[in-house]
Amino acid sequence: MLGLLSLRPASAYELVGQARRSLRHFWPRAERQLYEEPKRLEALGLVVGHEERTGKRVRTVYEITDAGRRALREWFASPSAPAQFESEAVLKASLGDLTTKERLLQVLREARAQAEEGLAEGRAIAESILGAGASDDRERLHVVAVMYEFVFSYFETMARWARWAEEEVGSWPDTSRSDDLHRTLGVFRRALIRSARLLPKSRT
Amino acid sequence: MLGLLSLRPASAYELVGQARRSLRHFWPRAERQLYEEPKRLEALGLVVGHEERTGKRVRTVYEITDAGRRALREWFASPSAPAQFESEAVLKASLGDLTTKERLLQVLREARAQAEEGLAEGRAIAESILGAGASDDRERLHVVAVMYEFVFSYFETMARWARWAEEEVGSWPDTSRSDDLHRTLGVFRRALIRSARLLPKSRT
DNA sequence: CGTGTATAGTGAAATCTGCAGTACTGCGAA
DNA sequence: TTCGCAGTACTGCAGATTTCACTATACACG
Repeated sequence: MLGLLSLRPASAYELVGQARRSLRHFWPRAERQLYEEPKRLEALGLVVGHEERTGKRVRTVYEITDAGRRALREWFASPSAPAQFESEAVLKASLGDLTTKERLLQVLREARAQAEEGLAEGRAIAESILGAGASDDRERLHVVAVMYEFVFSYFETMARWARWAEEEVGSWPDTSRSDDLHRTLGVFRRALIRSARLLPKSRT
Repeated sequence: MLGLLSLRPASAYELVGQARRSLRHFWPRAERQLYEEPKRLEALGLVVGHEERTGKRVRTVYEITDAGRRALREWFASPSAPAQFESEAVLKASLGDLTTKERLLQVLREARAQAEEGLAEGRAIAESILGAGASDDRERLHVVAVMYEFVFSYFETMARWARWAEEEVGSWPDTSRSDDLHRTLGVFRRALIRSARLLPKSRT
């Protein structure tokens, strides 16, 4: 990724590490792909690699070129692809009436555990940032915070939903019916109210 | 998808339509793939297809088999893959200091517009459900509501974040610094408080 | 009778992922 | 001093998935 190289030159391995640590939650890519990327970018002239060696091991350190910086500027100006989300747990929940109540609850507990893992990771990061008197890249903290806020809210939403869904499913006699239409309709009624708060004008 | 066929038999084309309308937001797949899937499932004996014709056009209607129902039960019992999220807008935001303030705000406005589109779609669905005296599959409404709640909260989170991020970025003199460290650190401080509310015990 | 929209897909190339495997470095223990 | 082992730094390849273009029929409407 040109962006990472724009911050500082790095080897493919380092880029992979950066991507795994920080980009994973909103830009998931297989490591295999990340190793190919710098090669492709070099072929396009957007980065240059020069070999460094430690003993007899060679590693290529890549650096962004002016053409690369131009490409990066163009990328920022071009429209972004719509966000995508994928979750097997939500899929299972949407077909919840095809399994038993106990199994469905199990799925939701698992989803909640995953979300809580994300929250715990986020908390650890916040603690280390608040704890450190002065970190190495404090100058980027304001942008990091914007990104962090998203990731944290995302996990929070998942955890809250899973928790709520566990209660909701728990209130059903079994997965085939809820026995409380008013409660079910409440979801849609509240959605209407919440959408009114967030949507600027009433469009269709 | 076996789940959809378990609700009722359908042709590949109908399955594609169902998936596009309802599963898109949490199970995105290329249409091409959806057309392959029933063939694969038939080869595995999990569904059976029989040809129907309208004039000289043939379409294959698939139906789930007992083996398919067994596979579905196994799927529900097996652990779910962790959820994945991908957003070019959040990626751009995380590298926000590499562009200008104006362009970054543009990215966020776009992201907000996309989220609001999702909310508007959700509102339309809620209206039609609350409006309809009795819909065709009212018996599944309780599970649909659980799934709906997730998707709606997801778009709400995106919209709120984008809105907040616009304000945050707006408060910076330019993308290189924030001039208000206290405000930036507030993000992490609040995260600590929010995580305490959602995480059960304090684990590392 | 023509035209546009919805139906119902297929073919082929390009891209991406998962997984296993290679080979070197640095470190601690024996 | 040397052995083993964890970590570093990737590559090869098969199979899965996506993208994009393309075909062809049905049906409603004017």
